[in-house]
Amino acid sequence: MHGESRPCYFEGSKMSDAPDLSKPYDPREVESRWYDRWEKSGVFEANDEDDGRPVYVIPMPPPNVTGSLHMGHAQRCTLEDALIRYHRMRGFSTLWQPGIDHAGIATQTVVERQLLKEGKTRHDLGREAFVERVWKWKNESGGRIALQQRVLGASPDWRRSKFTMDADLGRAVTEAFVLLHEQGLMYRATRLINWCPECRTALSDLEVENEEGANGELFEFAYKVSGSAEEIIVATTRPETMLGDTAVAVHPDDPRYKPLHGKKLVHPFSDRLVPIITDAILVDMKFGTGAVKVTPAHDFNDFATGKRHGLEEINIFELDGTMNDNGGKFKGLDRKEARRAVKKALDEKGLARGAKPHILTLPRCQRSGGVVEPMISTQWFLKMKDMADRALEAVHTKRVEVIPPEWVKTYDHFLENIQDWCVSRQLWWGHQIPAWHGPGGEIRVARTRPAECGPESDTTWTQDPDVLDTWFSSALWPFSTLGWPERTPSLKKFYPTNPKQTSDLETGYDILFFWVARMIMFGLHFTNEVPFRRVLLSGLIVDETGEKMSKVRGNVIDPLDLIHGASFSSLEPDTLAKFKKSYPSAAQMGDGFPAFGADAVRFTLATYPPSNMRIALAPKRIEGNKHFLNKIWNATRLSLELLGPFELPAKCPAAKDTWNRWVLSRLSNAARIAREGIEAFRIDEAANELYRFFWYDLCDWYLEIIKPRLRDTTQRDEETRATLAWTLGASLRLLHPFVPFVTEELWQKLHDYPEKFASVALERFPEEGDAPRDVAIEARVATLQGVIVAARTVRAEHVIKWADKIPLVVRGDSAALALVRDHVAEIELLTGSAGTPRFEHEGDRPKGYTTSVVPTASGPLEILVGLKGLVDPAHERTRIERELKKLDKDLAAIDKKLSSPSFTDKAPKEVVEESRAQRKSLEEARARLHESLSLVDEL
RNA sequence: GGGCGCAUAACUCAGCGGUAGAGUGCCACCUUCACACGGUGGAGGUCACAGGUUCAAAUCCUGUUGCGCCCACCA
Repeated sequence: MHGESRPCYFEGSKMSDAPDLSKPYDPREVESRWYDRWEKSGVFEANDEDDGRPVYVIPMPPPNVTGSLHMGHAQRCTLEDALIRYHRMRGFSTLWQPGIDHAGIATQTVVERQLLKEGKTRHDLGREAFVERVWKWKNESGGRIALQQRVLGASPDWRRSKFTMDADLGRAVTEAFVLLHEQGLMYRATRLINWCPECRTALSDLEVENEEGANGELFEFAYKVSGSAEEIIVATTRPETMLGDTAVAVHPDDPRYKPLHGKKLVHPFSDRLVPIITDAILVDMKFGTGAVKVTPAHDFNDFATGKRHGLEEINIFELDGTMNDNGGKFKGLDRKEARRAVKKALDEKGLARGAKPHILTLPRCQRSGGVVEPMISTQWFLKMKDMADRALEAVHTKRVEVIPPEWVKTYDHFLENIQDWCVSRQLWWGHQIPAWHGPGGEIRVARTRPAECGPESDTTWTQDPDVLDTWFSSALWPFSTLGWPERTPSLKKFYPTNPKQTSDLETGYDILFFWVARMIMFGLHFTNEVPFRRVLLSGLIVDETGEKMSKVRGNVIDPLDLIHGASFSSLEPDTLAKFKKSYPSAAQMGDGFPAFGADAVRFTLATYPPSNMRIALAPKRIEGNKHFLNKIWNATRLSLELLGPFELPAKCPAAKDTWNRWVLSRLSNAARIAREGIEAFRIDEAANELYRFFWYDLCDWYLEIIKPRLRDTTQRDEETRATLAWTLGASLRLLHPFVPFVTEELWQKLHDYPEKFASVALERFPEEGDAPRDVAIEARVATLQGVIVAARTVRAEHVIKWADKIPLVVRGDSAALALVRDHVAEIELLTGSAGTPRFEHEGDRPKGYTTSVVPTASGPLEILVGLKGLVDPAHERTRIERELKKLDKDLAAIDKKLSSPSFTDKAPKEVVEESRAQRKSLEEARARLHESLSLVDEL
């Protein structure tokens, strides 16, 4: 066994603990070995040499399962590095929902949830204590994140960035805000905004999620017309808001209400009179009673109506969602209690007119899940129109390429309908707004506390207590992390202001609006340049049945469990039941699943095409890919054994032998497909081709063929040894981006690094031209393979044991025979023929032989296998009849096609010719089968 | 209501104008000295439905049905 560890150095120390290749592949052992070495050796370090090559900027992947991540640093590297890092990271960013942690919003949410469990809110703690607690949690959680990073092999950059509010980022945020204000784009206004009473903050439109299909009721009640017995009945899903009603609207053309136009209604709980207004925009005559109550302060449509008619806006809620003074006797009740109480009170006054069930959509806060309340509030807004137009143009002119392009329409739709962005948040964790409020209500926006505000101790001037939406700072990320607003060398070098430079962004489509679009807008606005040139939007991971992962549903699968293995026995019975329902293939795996390893998980994710919006994670598929890694492991083990002591060739060896030329040609083809796939962001195509090449070309054919050659002790086949070494090395280099750990482990066995540690990650990624492509050889080998498969099929069909050798005859004209004649040895080896196969042009049919036909470019080859004494004649008859039936079907189809004059006249000549040739070979095959049918009797 | 996407073998998914593909699962045989996480074969699909374009359609167009997502929303 090739057990001794080859000399390999790392930072001056020998790798004496290198594993023995004679052991079976164990992902846990392999993967625990490499991470630290990569880090210490500088594989992750940015390539800062300015050698004119394009620079790729790759964002840090989200590191953990809590939803929080840190994005303080970008990866900067050359193309070669980028290819590798891209893949190393892809497993991440598709597994975890990306979120931005510039201001630590996710962390803040975690802490708020902790407080909730203690029966408190952040307001009970106070601003200072709360912020301190968030710090504490962040620092504590660091350790856990670190572990997960190590296992997955992502960049360690995050460790260098402290979990602190970065001063430079703070400066960039302030600068951006002030600039926008100076340019008149950032303004303060009082508007109806989305308010989350639970978080007690304003939200942007994007942070509101709609819950569909909520059960509610449509409640009807009457307003009495002032000074008359008449009434108008209105319907509402939110009766409590009637306390803020300042009008009832009807359609101007509605005949039912024409007599009432201009009259006033009596508000049952207040002494104000409510006018009847006519409004064709708000009112749909056909819906309900055709009359609508108008609450301008708590509904977006009503707000707009109020503006049109100059109605009073009466706010009835406190910031925590309870009734304020305007609620009159209902003051202090929360929204639900108030609803009940108002309904009851209306009923007591004889105004209730019944209720019916109604399905409605509830707007909910993305963070807390609380029902969002439209509230009138003074906030900071950012004008979006012009920025959006530029961002649209950038994508349309391909300055930014969106991949897959299907997303462009979604992007367009968002930007074309964009509303001004409410950027202020009444939270305590984040970048505070650089505005100062004076005693007389004056407001100063400035980079630092303005002189006219007086000293810090002057409490009449205070800084705006609000912080910015976390996505505001995130939008600055591409350049704020490079030192902007300073014109730093990093910014100059890495930010793609130079058209020669290229940057890619890879992320999930769920933050296309939140983050990607805003980075493009801010990039163009502040730097006049796009922040990256290509955006790859990958799908989201969902469970095996296609459902979104959710804790409630119990279908969340922790990628670390997939990597390390997990046991079902540790789960509660109903948790397990839910899990098995969501992952049918895992349910069949017995008492859990084994450790698949990070490589297998990563490779599996790489095989899903980016156009897949949803990636249904099937553990079985991961298992299959782990088998592939095992295959790589064992193939390398075999190769090392066959090679003995050897030197890895520095370049592709020149080969004469058919099989050597063939495998190099296939390698060249695989390298081409892999490169093309990666460059076009079709990682799946690259990964699948490498899987196919390694297993089917290299293992199933090439290794089988060369085994006896290299084991032959009478002669040393240097050409084949060099070809094997080269091909294996190139395969590992090709595979490394997809399966970094196992390839690194094996590469170190192939290659001695005499002085300092180096990694396969630093080796060149193979190209098509590294090895010669030889299409003619590939065709010849295809013929050989056809012959071998035909003989093997006969074997398998007749259940002939391997130990029983089969007499073999190959017939054909001289051209076709010439192809295979030189490869008797391989045919004998792989078919288990009895002695050397016989080759002949024509001749008497040997008794008891069965026939199959292999079509080749130079005419058909007939493969005759002697079955006498080896098989049951009845069995043989069934087989032939089955094949005939299939042939007849194919023949009928092609005859139908060829007999149609429209086909022969109109189809391209080559296509017609091809069909004719097909027909011919089918006919021949049929004739031979008929022949062997008669041979059955001879058995 | 507007937009986008998906419906292909038992399952998870490729293919996207020229005779249906992969992995897993299934069946048969093989413990042949890299690997049973293996080998050799095999079975299995009128490519959701209905029209249309074309010599030719899983592939292009129209419509229908079912599912998913996004945006906007009905008082």
